[in-house]
Amino acid sequence: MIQSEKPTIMDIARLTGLSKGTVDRVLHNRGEVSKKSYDKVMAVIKELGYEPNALASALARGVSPRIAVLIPEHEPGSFWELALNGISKASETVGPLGVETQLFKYNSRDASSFQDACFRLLDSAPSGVVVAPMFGPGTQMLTADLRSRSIPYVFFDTKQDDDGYLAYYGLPEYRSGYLCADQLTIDKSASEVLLVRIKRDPFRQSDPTVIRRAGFMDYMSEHYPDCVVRSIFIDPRDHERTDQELESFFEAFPGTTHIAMFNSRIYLIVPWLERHPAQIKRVVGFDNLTANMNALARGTVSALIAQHPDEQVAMAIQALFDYIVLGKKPMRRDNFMHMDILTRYNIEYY
Amino acid sequence: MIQSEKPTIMDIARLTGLSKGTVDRVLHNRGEVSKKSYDKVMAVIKELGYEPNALASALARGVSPRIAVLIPEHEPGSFWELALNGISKASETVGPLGVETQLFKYNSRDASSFQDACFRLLDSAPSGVVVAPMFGPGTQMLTADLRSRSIPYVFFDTKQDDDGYLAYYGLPEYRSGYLCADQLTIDKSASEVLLVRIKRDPFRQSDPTVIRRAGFMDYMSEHYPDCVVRSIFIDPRDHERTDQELESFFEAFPGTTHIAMFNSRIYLIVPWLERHPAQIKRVVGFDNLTANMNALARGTVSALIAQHPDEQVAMAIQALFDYIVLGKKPMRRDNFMHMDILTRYNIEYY
DNA sequence: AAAAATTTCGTGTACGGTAACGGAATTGTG
DNA sequence: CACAATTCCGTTACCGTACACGAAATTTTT
Repeated sequence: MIQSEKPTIMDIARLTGLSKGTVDRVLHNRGEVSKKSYDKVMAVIKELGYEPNALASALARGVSPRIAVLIPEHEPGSFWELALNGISKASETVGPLGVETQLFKYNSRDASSFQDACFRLLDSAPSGVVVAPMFGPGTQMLTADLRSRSIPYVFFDTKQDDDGYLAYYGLPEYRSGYLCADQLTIDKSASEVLLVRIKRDPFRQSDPTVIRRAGFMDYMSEHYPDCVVRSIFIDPRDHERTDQELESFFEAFPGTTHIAMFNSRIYLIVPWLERHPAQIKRVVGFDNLTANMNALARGTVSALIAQHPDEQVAMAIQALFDYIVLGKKPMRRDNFMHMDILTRYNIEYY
Repeated sequence: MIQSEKPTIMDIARLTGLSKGTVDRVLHNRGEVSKKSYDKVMAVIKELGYEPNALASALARGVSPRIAVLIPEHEPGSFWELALNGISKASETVGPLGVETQLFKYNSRDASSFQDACFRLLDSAPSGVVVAPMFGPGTQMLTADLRSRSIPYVFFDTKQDDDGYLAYYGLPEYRSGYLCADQLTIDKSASEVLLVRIKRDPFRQSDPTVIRRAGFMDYMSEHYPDCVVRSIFIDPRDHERTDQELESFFEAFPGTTHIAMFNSRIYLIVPWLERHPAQIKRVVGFDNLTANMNALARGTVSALIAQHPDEQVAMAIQALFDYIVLGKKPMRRDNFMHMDILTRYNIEYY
């Protein structure tokens, strides 16, 4: 815990009879060193347990490495804004260590805007990239390019299967669906459940809710095989339509008592719910958006499964920092992060 | 987000026509500067929005500040071990920035050992102190001394009321008791509830569970005024006695269906519970100790309220770092941190 | 074996700030 | 007015590392 008299680069130089310049070349293996000297330096480094002084290093480096973050434009109060908080927090941490962060935004409903952002990002030649892969093919192009230039990249939120990413930080999607079902606290097997789903956005090409739904359905068939689960589909931008859908659904199935939603938009059905109290027992959704939290506080929503996009993205940035600056690979490649259950009684301090 | 061309001390020197030595004296108001020069420098500093480079500063200062942490000795797997993790994590963060952390341990059942640790701590003349005040009077002596030497200190876990602490990081105790009651998910007002409490340790002089219990009782009387709540007291080191207590309690009150405990020791009653299944519906405790988590995974414990002592202590260290190195006071003095609900379905990734 | 090419290495300076030291400017005293 | 005492300020040497540049050592070529 206590760092006593740390050895410096000069100590190593003295002990090896070489100069600090040479030691520095070894440390950054940037060549121009004979094998003999190299080995000697490495030996002494290991013996002394030398660790470079990050302060001095960052100071001397001067021109700071830059971590680029690719993130959709978003309305205030959306899921991505939570991530944005994490980015600011992380860059406050790594900023004083001489690392910049730069945002590249794109329109999440426009594949060409994503392309465009990718090009801008690549042109800027960052030292590392954080990306939530929304557009499969587009992301693949991006990552292929990054690999060819050996720029490290980290996924968060959604993972994409390629073998080049440095790390992934996200939710265990299947478990989260399972947990969601558990939080409905269904009491008898005759219950009827409604899943509110988003009309598939034809542009979004990777969708974590699919796996969440799988976890949910498995829980149901394991615990309440006789439960009826039905779905409706809504358009996030057409509130009137949404209300109509709900209205006619509940006319058709008035026995429905539980509602779940696997994305962050549970707030979309809140207005309708608050005009029609009574029969609904439990409503469970995802993510601690402000709108969701408010509904939770009022009791309209019973529980939220909160992933922490801010933590996820912060971890992603941290991982890149460790890799770029300190040369350390993350311990695990796939990092499934914890999720929390929020109720009206524990949201106050979020 | 991007740090563009920050002004340096040399820029100020040039613009004022003075030397960086003088500017430095102004920055640390260490005198030997004429009023005229002082004002000129201050004006330019404000105009440029100059902020000293923390890196270079720490590097040049050389002697690293040291943060002392006062913490009880503990068995592996206890509450305090969680805190210890946070300390290592935090010191990994601030370590490369030239700040040391040093632990001072004491025996939590021995007030004089606490005293002793305090003296050792004071002798070491740290730059800042983190402490969880277990012994009221002892802590007051400590903090009085710290104040007189103007060494900043931060509380975590428990707060003590004096007006000198830099910050506090801990749980909203009252709310946590309230939440605990909610998590019992009592279904009918005729339920009978058992609180398992620790025989008051005569040495420990500040006890967060008192307030938790208050929150719990308030929830109960608000929601289920007819519920019967009874208590038993156990000795954490006498397992046989504990089992006997439980045994005779349940003989006397076989209708009891819910159990809660307000400290981290719910694992103490797990062995008995697992030998007597059946009537107990829900068991709720605090803190994610390994033993508790295991019981949670097996379903013996229904839910745990997890505070995050690691995060709390990490924040505490961070706050001291910000204050000592960067000269920034924490935004809030009292920081009530979030608590999470853990169930068997979301503990996997903790 | 001398010259050229290449590899290997040491030196010097910069990064932004700290603080000791001593010289110049100002003020005070006889 | 000369001299001492203060006050003020510039110079300089660091802190530990990065990197450019050129010199030295080694290898290759002729």
